[in-house]
Amino acid sequence: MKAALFSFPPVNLFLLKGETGLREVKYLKNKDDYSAYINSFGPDASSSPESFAQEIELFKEYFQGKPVDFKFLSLDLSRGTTFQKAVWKETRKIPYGKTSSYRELAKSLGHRGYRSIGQALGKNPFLIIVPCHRVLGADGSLGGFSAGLHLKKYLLGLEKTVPDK
DNA sequence: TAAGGGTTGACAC
DNA sequence: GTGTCAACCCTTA
Repeated sequence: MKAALFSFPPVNLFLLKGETGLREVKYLKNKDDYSAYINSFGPDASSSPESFAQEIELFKEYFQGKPVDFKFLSLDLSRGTTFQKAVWKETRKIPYGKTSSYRELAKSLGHRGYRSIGQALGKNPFLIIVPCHRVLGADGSLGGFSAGLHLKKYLLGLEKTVPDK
């Protein structure tokens, strides 16, 4: 497995890639956490920024406020449950600059377990690529965000879709 | 098996 | 408008 750290202040992103595609995109509060985080994946994971040229290029544009489409990146969803994969897949369909709600997601999945949608999004290992920050509450409120609400706001700000509430 | 979670909608005030 | 509460259903311990 290959790992890399992408830093675009104030955001540090940890990227992890396996044989079949990206395995994780995670927000790191401190750059110093990077090596500790790689180590947590065992000896198989090594730092290899050069293998992420494509991803880093996309993130760079994204953080410059450009509408970037991450859809063609291949993701390794094997760590999620069937339900989580379905939620993540559905979330990926939300286009740049648009938002959806837990209810909308539930509807397209044929569910009424709104809370399990939120739970699945909370487990989302693909920050930004699976745009869980674009999922808001029914009344347009922010809802929650595993990496911190301030980051959710920041990302929505980049896309100019910050809700009023 | 029970508890809890990134919610929602209905109902009362 | 705001507060409370039950119902939703999946994951985790």
